[in-house]
Amino acid sequence: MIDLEFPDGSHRQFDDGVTGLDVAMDISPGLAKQAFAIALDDELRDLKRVIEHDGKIRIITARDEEGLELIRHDAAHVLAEAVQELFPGTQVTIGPIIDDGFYYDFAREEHFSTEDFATIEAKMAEIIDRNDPIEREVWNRDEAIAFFKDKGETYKAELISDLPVDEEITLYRQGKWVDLCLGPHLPSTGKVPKAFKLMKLAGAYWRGDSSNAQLQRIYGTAWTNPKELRAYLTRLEEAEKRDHRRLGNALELFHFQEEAQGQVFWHPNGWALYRALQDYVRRCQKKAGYAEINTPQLMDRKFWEASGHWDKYREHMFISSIDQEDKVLAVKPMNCPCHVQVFNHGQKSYRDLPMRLAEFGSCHRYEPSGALHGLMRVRAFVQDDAHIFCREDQVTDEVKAFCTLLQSIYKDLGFEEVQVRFADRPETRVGSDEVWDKAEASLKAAADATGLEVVHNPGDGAFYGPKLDFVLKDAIGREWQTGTIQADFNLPERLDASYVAEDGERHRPVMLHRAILGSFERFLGILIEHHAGNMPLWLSPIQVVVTTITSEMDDYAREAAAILEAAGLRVKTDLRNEKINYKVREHSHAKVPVIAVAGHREREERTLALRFLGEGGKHQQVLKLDEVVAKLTSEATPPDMKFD
RNA sequence: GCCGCAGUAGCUCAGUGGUAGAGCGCGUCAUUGGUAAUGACGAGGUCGGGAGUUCAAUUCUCCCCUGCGGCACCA
Repeated sequence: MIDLEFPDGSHRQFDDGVTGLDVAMDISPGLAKQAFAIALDDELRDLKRVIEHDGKIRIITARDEEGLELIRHDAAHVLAEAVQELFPGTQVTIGPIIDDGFYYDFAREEHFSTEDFATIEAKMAEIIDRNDPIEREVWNRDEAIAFFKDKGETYKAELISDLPVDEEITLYRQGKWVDLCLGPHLPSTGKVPKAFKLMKLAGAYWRGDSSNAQLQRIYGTAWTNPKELRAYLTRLEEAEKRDHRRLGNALELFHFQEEAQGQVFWHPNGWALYRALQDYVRRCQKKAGYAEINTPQLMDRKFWEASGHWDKYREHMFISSIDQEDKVLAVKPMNCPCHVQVFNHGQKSYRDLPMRLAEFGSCHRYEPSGALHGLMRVRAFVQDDAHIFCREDQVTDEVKAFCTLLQSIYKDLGFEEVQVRFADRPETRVGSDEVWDKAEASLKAAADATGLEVVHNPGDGAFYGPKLDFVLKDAIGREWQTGTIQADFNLPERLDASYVAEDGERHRPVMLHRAILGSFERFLGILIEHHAGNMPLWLSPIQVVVTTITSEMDDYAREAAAILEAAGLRVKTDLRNEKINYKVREHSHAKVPVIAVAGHREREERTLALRFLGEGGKHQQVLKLDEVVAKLTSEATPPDMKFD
């Protein structure tokens, strides 16, 4: 007898040889029809597989998260079968599920084209209509290898050879098509809902290694019903609407052009936004005890050799020279070695520590062309970089203070959900275990003290020290790694940084590398997408547009705008001979937070009619000029300058 | 860097082996109109660059550049 416990806690007994399907049938034929698979003690199993032992059972249907995963996994198999039927000679490799869908990697001489998608989708629908039962088979290892080799499926044969010796080799058969797979699967191909779509075609390296052959990857999405598929496609469109590249163009923030690949031309609006963010960070860092510095762009090659960067990153560095001199200079790809120079200049005492040196450091890196992506990945960027030189026993306090600063900045910028990733010692590293113990403990303690979710990243630290990475979640749930703090025991040694301690001897300081935004360019990209271009008033490039009903109020509008501008607001006037509807529409599209309208009445009463973005005309407020100044300057005050 | 796709007016895009179109924007004129598009007229393009096929190329072929989607990379 087999004793099974159901999710509601009830138990039922079944005869030996019972399958998941029998159990579902025993509950109700309707459930048996809907059932995809079972979870036995949380292990997913095929419906038709015999249940050999007691345990907790759940019947998986399309309603379960696992059910959706089964659909996607089967959709991948159906895709592979369709492709092999349509394009004989194509080899299958792997086809896992991913967020929102699945992909399958194929090896084929000729290239697929997105034009093939319609044909493949039609064939997939045909396979679903065939409703072939999907059968699990356990194979002998060598026979399985021989089987796939015989079929010319060398990738599959390689996969089997690499499986652990004691691993059970399972094949899944649907109609005439067979694939190596761990399973489980739906009972038949007809269970795959016709709510799938092939999305894109891409190259992908075999086993993710660029020295291996490149395969052709077909991405697809699959859902439990067409309504969910449509909802997903709509979600993609919404995400596209907040794409910072589209908004950057529409809101006249910045542009790119081919003569300066991966470098940003910031326009007046974009630069106002950039400056508002930078001024804010500058004030926050000053308050947190950082001293701002600035260091050279070009440094002699020998310098980078000493720092170790020449060896490791030479290919990603821009090199410069001048006809009159023999020297080779490199454009700095990072600021840390320069900061050590500032620290090294003149003798430092333990009394000078901790020394926090901050720089909005302009860096250049030769990123691979395929990696460039709008503001998110550029070749010239500015980091909100700083290095803290301190004693070992100061690390804990410094890391804690940094975490506090970072949290308050993220909060001010509208990011509430933040995660910390703690990366500890990798296998190859510098520094003694004793020092690593201390550094790791400091970072871990500081991470825990933040109250944020902490994820452990074992072995992912830099060779020179452990680190904390900060990941924030944006308005549509995407995660972005932005901030970081890293302990470094290596660079102070390489560049011979030292201070005189109380004992009168020279000691090495610990160096903490840290950034909160990472790069202004990338962070602004994230910020623009997070707010969908509707920047909070204090960051908005143009905060107020003063506009008129008719040209009779032009003088009054100019005067009002001058008063607002004098109060520190970013103001524009719009005195064009256009209807108010037209002007309101245009500035609303430009996402200007406040439109101040002046008509006859306003001019007579020395008021402005304020219209706020997103609120329509409903909540307009007519206020006296001094009230407008008071209200808007108060609302536009950067969060760090509010003292209430 | 690798694979696929794309590049036509300032922007978004349509189109064709016989040297090009729309909407918005821009300019001129009229209109002075209370909260998401006033009307009329007009200007504007070596169809990404180079080579080839052809009587003829924006269209077909090849190479290059740039962009887009992935992969690899990201101190």
